[in-house]
Amino acid sequence: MTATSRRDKAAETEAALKDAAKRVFAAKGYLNTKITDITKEAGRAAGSFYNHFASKEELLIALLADLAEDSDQQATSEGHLSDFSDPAAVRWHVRQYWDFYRANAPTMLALRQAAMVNEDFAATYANFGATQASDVESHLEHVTAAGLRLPANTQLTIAMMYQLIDNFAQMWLVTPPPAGWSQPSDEEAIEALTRFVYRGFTGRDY
Amino acid sequence: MTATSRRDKAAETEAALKDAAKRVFAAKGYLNTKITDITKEAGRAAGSFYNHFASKEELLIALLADLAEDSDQQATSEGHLSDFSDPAAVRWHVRQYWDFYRANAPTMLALRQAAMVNEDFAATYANFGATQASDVESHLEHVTAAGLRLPANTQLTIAMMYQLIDNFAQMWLVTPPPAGWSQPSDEEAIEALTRFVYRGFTGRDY
DNA sequence: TGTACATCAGTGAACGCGCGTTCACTGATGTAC
DNA sequence: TGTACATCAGTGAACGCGCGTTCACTGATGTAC
Repeated sequence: MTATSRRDKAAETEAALKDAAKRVFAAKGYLNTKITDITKEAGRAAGSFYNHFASKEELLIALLADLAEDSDQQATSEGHLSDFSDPAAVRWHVRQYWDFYRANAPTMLALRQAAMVNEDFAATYANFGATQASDVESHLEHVTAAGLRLPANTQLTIAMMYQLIDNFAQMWLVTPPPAGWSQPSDEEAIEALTRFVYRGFTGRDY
Repeated sequence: MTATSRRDKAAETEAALKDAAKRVFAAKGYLNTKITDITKEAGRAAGSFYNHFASKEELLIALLADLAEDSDQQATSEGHLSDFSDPAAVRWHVRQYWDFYRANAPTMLALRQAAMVNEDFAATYANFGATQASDVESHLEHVTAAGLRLPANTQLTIAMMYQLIDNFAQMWLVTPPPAGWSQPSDEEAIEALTRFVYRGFTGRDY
């Protein structure tokens, strides 16, 4: 449990700071979080922070690097379906994204907030979206190949899908749910998104 | 042009500050804007700001009040269609919202950013969404009455629609468009949203 | 294995920058007579 | 209509708070011999 070597101790503190940061970001948001909120939550002195990160921005970059590893693992995961004329393929992608968001909600919240204020993070966030989009692009060809008509050109179609899924996930998974609204279960949310998106893509009922 | 009475002069300055604020918000965002950015843009001294607003938050509240007047005018506008089994009714609402966003982009941007950091504005923003939603709720009954099946329960269906339209509008109307993406015309955007949403609601092609 | 010195993670009080906010002052408009 | 005083919008330098960041110090781990 307790590390002994210097390296281990430093690594432990760094991990404690990252974990504390995620908790504080989830509780009060990235922009409202002070460095000392993080160190206090982690049970360390204020100065300790700077042994590990040059600033709050650098901490977020480190969190994003961790997240990228997760997302690489997911990308190579089994069962990738690519024919979007099949509802199961849409569902698979929706579930993938939903699970990803659930697993990384605090970091995604932080990225979104940082993107509002900082050009570099705005670019990172846009790039993140573009990466998701490029995977999906080829899957849409199956829709037109099946004689179905997309709601708009590929670019706009993908943009609509992305805005819908990303913000719907954000609404339920990272923000406190609006007063009087009842949080859907994961399955309900995934099913609702799958129906809406599949219908939007194909114009077919399902 | 030049006002003479004290009242007129004060009103002129207040208007100049509001206009300048909108321009600066659009250029660098609400959160990144300093009081002196606004006064400089308006060509007034820093201290002048406090003759009119107690803080940047109060300025935003004033802008939101202006916006509410606009939106009341729109609400009573002609041609309100309410049968969502008809694509024209969906299109009418999409266009309404699109035009509203276009007309008030800087204030909406400011509200969104303020909502990330401030509980009161978060509530205002949520409330704004809920107001939009309640109008639409009754229109969905026509869909089920026509023997069609919504993609999810009414609440989730509305939430999905709202996230899609609101964020898609935000993407194109208030944020600089992502590199390499070409801005759709208003008609393209409205048509794309209408198709996606109508299909999502009804499961029918269109 | 022991001793003496070097290194380094961690500490927290103090520093200082940025920016919101104040306030004494100016000059023009309004009011009283 | 004119004069004397009051009021008020606007000014911008100065103030001070909050918070990011530094740095002299501590005590524990690592290294040399």
